[in-house]
Amino acid sequence: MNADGPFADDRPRYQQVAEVLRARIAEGLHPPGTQLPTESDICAEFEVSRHTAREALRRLVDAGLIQRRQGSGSLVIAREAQQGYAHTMRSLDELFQYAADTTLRVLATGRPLPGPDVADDIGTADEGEWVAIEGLRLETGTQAPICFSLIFVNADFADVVTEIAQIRGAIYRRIEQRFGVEVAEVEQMIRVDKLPPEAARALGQRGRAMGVRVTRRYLDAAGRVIIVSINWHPADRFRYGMRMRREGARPGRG
Amino acid sequence: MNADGPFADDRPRYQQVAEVLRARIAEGLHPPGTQLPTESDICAEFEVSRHTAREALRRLVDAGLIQRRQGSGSLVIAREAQQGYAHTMRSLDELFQYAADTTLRVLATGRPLPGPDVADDIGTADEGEWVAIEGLRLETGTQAPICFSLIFVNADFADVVTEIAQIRGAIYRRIEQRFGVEVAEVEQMIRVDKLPPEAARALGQRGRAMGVRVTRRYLDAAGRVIIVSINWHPADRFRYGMRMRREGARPGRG
DNA sequence: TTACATTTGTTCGTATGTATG
DNA sequence: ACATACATACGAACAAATGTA
Repeated sequence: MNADGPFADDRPRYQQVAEVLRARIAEGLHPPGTQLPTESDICAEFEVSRHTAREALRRLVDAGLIQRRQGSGSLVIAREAQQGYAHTMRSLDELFQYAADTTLRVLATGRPLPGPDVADDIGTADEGEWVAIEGLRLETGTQAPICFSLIFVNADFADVVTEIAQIRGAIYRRIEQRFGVEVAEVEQMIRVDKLPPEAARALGQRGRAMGVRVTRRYLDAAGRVIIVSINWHPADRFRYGMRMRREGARPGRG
Repeated sequence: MNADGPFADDRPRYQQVAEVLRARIAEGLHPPGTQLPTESDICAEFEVSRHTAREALRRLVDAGLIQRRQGSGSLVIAREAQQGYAHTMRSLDELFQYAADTTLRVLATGRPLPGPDVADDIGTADEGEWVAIEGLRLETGTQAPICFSLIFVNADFADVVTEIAQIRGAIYRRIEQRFGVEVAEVEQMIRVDKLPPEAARALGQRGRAMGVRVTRRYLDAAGRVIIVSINWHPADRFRYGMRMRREGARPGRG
């Protein structure tokens, strides 16, 4: 390790050890699925204390290269650090890229059989029952229309639907607060579609105008679908931007 | 800490210490911007060794609640763990959600003054010069057209453009390999736009057809724009899906 | 600028607990 | 039941960075 030779490495020992182990994994000496040498082995080979060896191994865990389990050992799980990219947001509200303060003007509510047009969006049939909300999302101040929304709320949370004409902000947020559930995952699909007649009318578009259809499915940690929303935006006003950043971090547990 | 009382806590000591500190930060006892007690303080208060205190503090670092600096102390940077959402991808290729294996058929290359139509996409003028590629992206096997692409390559990497009629896969990847740069950030903007005539022709669409215009700017770690690509997709075939997952992780350094 | 006390970083040693196979 | 291997926890010492007198 060149502790004090002419090519002395002044980096911490644990870092040097981690570097060697990382290189070995990258070279294929310890392929994913195999075990890394034990702490004692590392102590012996590099002539460091167990503390130092553990510090080195911790770096490999942080890099997503190994997993450690008491009694079992260190399992190699990747050859190289997963240099993934991520689009992060502090709040789900950043998914909706329109004005922060919006209101949903409820046009109709009911308990419809979802038409075939939106069946795919809701997903498989046996999710239980749904309560539908049809509405128009407006900028709260200027009342400028943003999108036409068709929202299907899981019947478990149907109470949020009753007797409201206005919903300030996002519906998922209200459900989170009222029922104490947490949205753990959102699937979003963007595509271009002909505006439904009622959407075109509400948005002040021609009857045959195209629009952007954004479908979002909100799931809790157990995978239960909380709400599905389908939002039609006028094509000429639609913009969707995102920024992906490189991250040294390991990918999600998925 | 109830080490052995009737309400003994069998969790590790460092976890108990971390929990207390976390609660104090959450309560506002140590607001962001202030210093957490020193290691010695924590050792004294909880009657634990320095090792245990450091292990506890490490948890707070991992949770994104504090930052530590040698010689300075532990700075509180957040009241609560940032429970953000993230859309992660292992490779940038997942940004393009079309068939994995595609080829860009180059239709024309040159060194144009970018028209006013795309000036905004390229960004501010003094980025240096650009080399343009006009092409059609096809599924490699079936030769099915995917999108019409207008690509502006930073002149520093213009070599990739010379004398090619076909580019397999994404261009950014070729630049990464050839020049040893790394894409650190990508900005993407999706909007609906009328197809340019040449795009409509190449994609087999009507002359006045609408399409989806996806602009991507690739930046390296220094913020230099490597390439800008503008891709027009036929509206009826365009789909863009993404999945956001809740993460306990701290937010990016941005 | 220098000198010094403070605080975290690194590294050793040692011992015991606990999950795994 | 037992050996193995990682987890937790104590103690001690010196190094390096920081802030201040």
